[in-house]
Amino acid sequence: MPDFRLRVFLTVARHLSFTKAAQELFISQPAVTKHVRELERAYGQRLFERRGSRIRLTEAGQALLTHATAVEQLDEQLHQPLLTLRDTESGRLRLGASTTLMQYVLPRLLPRFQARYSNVMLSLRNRNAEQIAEALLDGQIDLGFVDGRSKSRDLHL
Amino acid sequence: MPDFRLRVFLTVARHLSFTKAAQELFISQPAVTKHVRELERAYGQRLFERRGSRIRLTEAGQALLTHATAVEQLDEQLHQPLLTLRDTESGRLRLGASTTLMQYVLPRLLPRFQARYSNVMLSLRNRNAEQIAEALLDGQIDLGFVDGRSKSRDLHL
DNA sequence: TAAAAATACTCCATAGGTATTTTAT
DNA sequence: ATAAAATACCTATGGAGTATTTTTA
Repeated sequence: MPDFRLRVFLTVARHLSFTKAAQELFISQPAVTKHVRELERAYGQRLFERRGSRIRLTEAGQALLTHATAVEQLDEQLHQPLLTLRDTESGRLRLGASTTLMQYVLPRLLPRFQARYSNVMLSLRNRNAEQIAEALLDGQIDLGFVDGRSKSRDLHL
Repeated sequence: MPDFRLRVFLTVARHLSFTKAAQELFISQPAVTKHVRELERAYGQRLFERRGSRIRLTEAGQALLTHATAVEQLDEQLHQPLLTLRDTESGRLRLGASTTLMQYVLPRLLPRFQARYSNVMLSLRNRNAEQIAEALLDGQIDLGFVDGRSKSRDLHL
């Protein structure tokens, strides 16, 4: 069951109108009808009493309204933290660098990086180029800086 | 978003295995993969770390797990009363009757009705025929008893 | 007669399946 | 070498649209 179907139901229940709901949701009126019908089929009972132009919630419809509202709120509470998690620039970044780069290049880069991404936790290890390559392949570090091209056959440009 | 997708996620999270989840849900393993991938696409982040045969929940995955469980429970709480409503002969039935019928007919019917449908809550109002017709049209009562034919043009046989 | 919901149809997106390849232990 | 996940490809269902008909106030 698409959770969008519950949103359709909620919208209809609020407006007590299939047409208004369709407009608010930017879908066609027949699409709304079908969503509601599918819900009614699934639950084996009518959700709205159609009395010509006026429609009313049935008892089952009111029960669904109550709970659908709760689900909707919970869904928002669900999406919020996940989107936040995605959009915040935080986490951990493990670096490796050969001595030369460690001494002459990184000191100029890292402070600026930290200033920009203050929620990223940095760790840095200093090894020779070969060890950096291995650590990278092992997943012990996330990013490695070496001078010259790596001799490891498992690392490519 | 189909709510089944959350169930797929939950099942995978519990078994930490796409294959086991597929078996439990009676769908194919590629179908599981696609559901999870679609969730990951929607949230813009990985939910599982695939490390060959072993998989682990990512931070986002754990967040989703918490809330998906809550949604699942709420969903059950939602379906339960609706299905009960469908399958039990219970509810409320609001009657209206003119005085004659109220006095001479209903007393013979209602006890038998109550005996048969003991979970239906009955209410009865006694008005003249015209007021009964109005209350019916207003939705204030569910069923009206009058003698003679109603004069209201909005009520037909 | 006017306004709203239901129906009929068409089209396309996607959920699901099977077969196969890739990956990591 | 084995077991699990990913990929490729195909099919069929159903979600959405437009056009039209039915209904009732």
